[in-house]
Amino acid sequence: MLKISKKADYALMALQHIALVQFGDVTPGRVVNTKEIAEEYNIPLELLAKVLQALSKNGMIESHNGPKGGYLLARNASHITIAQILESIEGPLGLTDCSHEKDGDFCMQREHCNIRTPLLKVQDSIYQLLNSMTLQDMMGGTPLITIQSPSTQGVDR
Amino acid sequence: MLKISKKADYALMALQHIALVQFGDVTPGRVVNTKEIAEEYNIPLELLAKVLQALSKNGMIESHNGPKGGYLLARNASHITIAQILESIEGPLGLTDCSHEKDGDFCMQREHCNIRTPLLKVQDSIYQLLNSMTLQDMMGGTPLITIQSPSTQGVDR
DNA sequence: CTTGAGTCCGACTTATTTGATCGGAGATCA
DNA sequence: TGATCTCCGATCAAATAAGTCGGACTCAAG
Repeated sequence: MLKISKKADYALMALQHIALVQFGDVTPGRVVNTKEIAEEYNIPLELLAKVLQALSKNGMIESHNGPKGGYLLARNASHITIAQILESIEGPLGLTDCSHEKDGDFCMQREHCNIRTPLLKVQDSIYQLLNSMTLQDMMGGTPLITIQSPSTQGVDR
Repeated sequence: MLKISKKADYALMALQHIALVQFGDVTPGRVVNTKEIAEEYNIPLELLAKVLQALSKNGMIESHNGPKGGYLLARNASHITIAQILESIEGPLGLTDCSHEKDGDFCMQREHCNIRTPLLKVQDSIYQLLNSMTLQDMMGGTPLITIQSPSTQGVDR
């Protein structure tokens, strides 16, 4: 239960990858294109493209068009929270359908519903949790490309 | 995002209702049948039946067959957690598909996946949150028996 | 200034999950 | 014994998610 979608999964992977390339190792501020990420993680190219578009539209990354184009983090990794990323892809957090209902529309159960209020509390707690964790926190201790000698820069494998 | 299913919703409502009838007001230890709950909250009868069956199978409630039959909480409301209820309906908590993977099966992204570990931490935090909240907590504001001394064990009202 | 590599974007198809329904078997009390 | 109720498996329909396709726009190199 409470599973996040594959798209959200891909978003997290892609952002983490971009962050690593941008801040993690020697290659300085290099842009990352869709194809590179798709191949690295075995993600369907077209689907990943859509995910990255959504992230761009929501201000998580910046896109640069044309040849040698690609994506860049819109701001520092420590200022991008998990909550922001997930909401960019899956829409606002909401345990139940009635989470964001205005006073106008009711669910069929609303009149006798006693679980709405406590569930909203739970939801709020989860949100705070997701919003306190940043992209930076997800880069800790991962031995990815790790040390790459400066002489081999630009040569990715 | 992170929405729980309608069935889980119904489960929470139904359990809360049963708990109220059993502990909350004057009618003492009365059993509650499916129809009563379905009508009270406008839930499709057959669907609610399935939900209650699942709850029964998972030890949340006890079923009593035949005429004048119905459901009863299997134990005190303070010993039934939200996590237990949700897992009875929706299966084990898992943000990603790979949450419960054994070492044998890999997802396509596993080899380069750097987000698994941090996500598992988040997942664990959410679980603790859901597991620390009980059915009793969801009855807040409703005057119920509250304190039950250990000496009255076995006598559930 | 043309061309090709690359992003961008929306519509579309397919697969999976969820919501809801139906029919009958077994249990219990009057 | 009969009426009522839970129990349980199978099935259908609707909603959502995953993945695909085709074309328009943008930029840098030749």
